[in-house]
Amino acid sequence: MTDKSSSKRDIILDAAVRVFAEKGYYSSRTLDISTEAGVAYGSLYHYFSSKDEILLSIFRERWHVLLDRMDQINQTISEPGEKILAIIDFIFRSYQHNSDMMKVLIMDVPRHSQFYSPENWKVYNAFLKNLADVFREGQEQGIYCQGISPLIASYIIYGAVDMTIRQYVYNPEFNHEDFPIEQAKEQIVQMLKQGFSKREA
Amino acid sequence: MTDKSSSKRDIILDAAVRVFAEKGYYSSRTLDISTEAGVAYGSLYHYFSSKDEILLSIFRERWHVLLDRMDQINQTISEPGEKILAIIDFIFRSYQHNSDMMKVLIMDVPRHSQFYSPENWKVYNAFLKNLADVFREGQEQGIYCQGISPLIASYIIYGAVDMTIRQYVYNPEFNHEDFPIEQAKEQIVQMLKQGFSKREA
Amino acid sequence: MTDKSSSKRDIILDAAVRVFAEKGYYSSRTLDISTEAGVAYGSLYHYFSSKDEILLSIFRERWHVLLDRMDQINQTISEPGEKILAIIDFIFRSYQHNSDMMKVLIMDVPRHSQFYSPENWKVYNAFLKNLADVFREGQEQGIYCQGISPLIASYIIYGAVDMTIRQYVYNPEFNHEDFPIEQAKEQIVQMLKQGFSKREA
Amino acid sequence: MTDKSSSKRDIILDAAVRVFAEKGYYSSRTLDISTEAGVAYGSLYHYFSSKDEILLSIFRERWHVLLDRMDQINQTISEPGEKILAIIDFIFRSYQHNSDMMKVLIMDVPRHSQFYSPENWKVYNAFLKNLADVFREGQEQGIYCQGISPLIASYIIYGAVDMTIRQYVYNPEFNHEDFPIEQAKEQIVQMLKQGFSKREA
DNA sequence: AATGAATGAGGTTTCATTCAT
DNA sequence: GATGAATGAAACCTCATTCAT
Repeated sequence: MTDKSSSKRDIILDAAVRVFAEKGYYSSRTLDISTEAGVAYGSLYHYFSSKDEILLSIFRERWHVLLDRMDQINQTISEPGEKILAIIDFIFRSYQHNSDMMKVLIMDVPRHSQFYSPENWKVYNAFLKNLADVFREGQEQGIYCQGISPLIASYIIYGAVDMTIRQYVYNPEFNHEDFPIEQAKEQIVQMLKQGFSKREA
Repeated sequence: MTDKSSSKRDIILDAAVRVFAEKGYYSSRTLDISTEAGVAYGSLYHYFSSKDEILLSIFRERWHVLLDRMDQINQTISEPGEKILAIIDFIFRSYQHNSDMMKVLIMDVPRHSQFYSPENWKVYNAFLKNLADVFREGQEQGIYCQGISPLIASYIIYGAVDMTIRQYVYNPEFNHEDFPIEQAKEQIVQMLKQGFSKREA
Repeated sequence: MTDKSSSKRDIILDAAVRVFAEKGYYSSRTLDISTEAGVAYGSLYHYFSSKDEILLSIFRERWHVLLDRMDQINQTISEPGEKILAIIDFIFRSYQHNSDMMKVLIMDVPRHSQFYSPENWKVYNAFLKNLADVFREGQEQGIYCQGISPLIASYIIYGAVDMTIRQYVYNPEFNHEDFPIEQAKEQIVQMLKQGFSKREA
Repeated sequence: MTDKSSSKRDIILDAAVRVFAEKGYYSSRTLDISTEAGVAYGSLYHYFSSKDEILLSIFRERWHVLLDRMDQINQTISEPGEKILAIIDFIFRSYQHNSDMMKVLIMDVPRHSQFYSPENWKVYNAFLKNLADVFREGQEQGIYCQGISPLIASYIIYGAVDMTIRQYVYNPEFNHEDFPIEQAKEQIVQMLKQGFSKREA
């Protein structure tokens, strides 16, 4: 019974992700979500108290998946450069496999007023904090240059990756065949490696 | 279009920017805009055909200001490295002086379904194209390495800058006194310079 | 209908009385009733066909308790004045011991549209009819004055008592310590006695 | 303009009184009210913030009419017995001419949870207070007996009148032709007069 | 041009009731 | 009998837009 009902909750959440990704949170109707999920109108309100709550649940529950996999990377890989590579790889793969989810997490969640609670920001920032920690590790090991704050480094890394993927996802002028996303990833990794490396005296 | 009416139109547009920046497009009421502008309820419809039209007008008319100033930079400065520096400087200053406008252009405009017309994307992308062109110039002059596509380079530059500023604007955990934005800018510029520079054999 | 099930039915009915008394019929949820009764959500529909049916059952089954005890008074006491005294006493005690029930019977039942069937009114009025009959008895015995219709007399008696108790139950300005309800009852009884007594020629 | 718009507000309020009187507050739809008033659905929300607010406005604005006319009686008539007679007369006439309003004020307003604020009770009780004051006056002039508290006297008077009228208004068994309401009023007045009069030593 | 009262389609949410387990 | 997840009709309310003044 628990198994079944918990899966229904997930069905609704997954449907909401697809609907929000397509039309945006505010243009999505609760009816659209229930139809997409294949459940009755009122069932949404068995599992969530409101439409707002659905969006915030997506953030809270799905974002943790990202964090958990970052922990895994941290424990499996030791070399900082390799870690950053793995993280970038992971972000790219997340977008490729869950582009709807990423659209929602990037475009809808941060635009929602109820999102701005200290707890949410803490969770939201944990990702960047993690990235900064890996960079600091690299600095301590003498791999990365000292002149850059780990916080700013994390912004550069994530900003570069995020912007690139956003263009792939949203920009209709982008030709995916002429310029495969794998190639973009390689170029970004190379550039970051050189940009962060310790400068010669 | 007399002087008086065009200024009233701008008053409304500026008010809309402030309101959209604070609450987001969908949570903003037309009443909020007219109140903020200090004009009557129905006056909005003398100057704009709909609420959508207000948002699109903001994009069309204000985005061009950005493009115009980029043209200016292009004509005044010749050295590609200096140009990129000036552009980054300009983006940072734009955020600092017009953070409301930037919030709207970044968060609200791209989330609006009517925005996605080919013409709009063309205008939207002109900014990045310009950045890419400057990078290509640098490559041709042998300043920047060949291994990176100008397009990707523009994403890296803009992504890094955008992400950083977004944290400054939205992140409540950010301490502006401990970490002044000017310092962030310096570090980004240094990193990009090194990351893009021609590699030694 | 086993003993167990009939007791569960009563548990639900008693819970409904408490819930209706507190929030009123329309503001009460069936969930509130099942929670208050400590039974499962759907169990209500094993015993009652609808929420309406619960309210009408309260009326039908609990109102008869009042009527039965009035019959008892009629059979035990013979003097009309004593009877009226006993009835007033009984109404006051009913409120004091079952104020929730009385609230429901006075405020919710008569406001419910389905209540207005001839049968229900007949039952509802039986109480007043009884009171009128006792008064008529007193008139026939020469105790009460002829100028008042027994029907009107019953309204005066019940109206005075009902109004007083309602103030005690609902009026927050009422100070129960300065003015004990027993004293109110005494004064009403005295007044009614004198008001109804046969006038001297 | 003011005249017109203020009358529209009253049109809505009067329509709401009729609708609430017929179906009760909770069974009345806001659509019923706008239809009855002959205005557009949304116009209700120009003048009132919610359905609740409509009910409370009826109470606040219409109840004062009652209080004002009681003041008038107080100023025009000096003899306490005459005053009580006039008040009873006035209550009876209020019911006869505004029975819808009285239904709402008696049945719907006090059953509404938001009604129970101290300010509302104060206004609600002012009517009874006035009645009690007249009775006290009569006691001081030696017309009424000392043994009854003015408060209780007001409950008896109002309770008797209210109960009687309620039967006339709601009770379908009541035959208005056999028993005209004027006659009921006469009997009540006579009974109260004798019941309250000073007792002979 | 300017106003703001008026409109009503369409949104989110509630909640009595059903029914498979 | 007992359960509570599931249902969906219908409620209240919002708010972009219109239009008479």
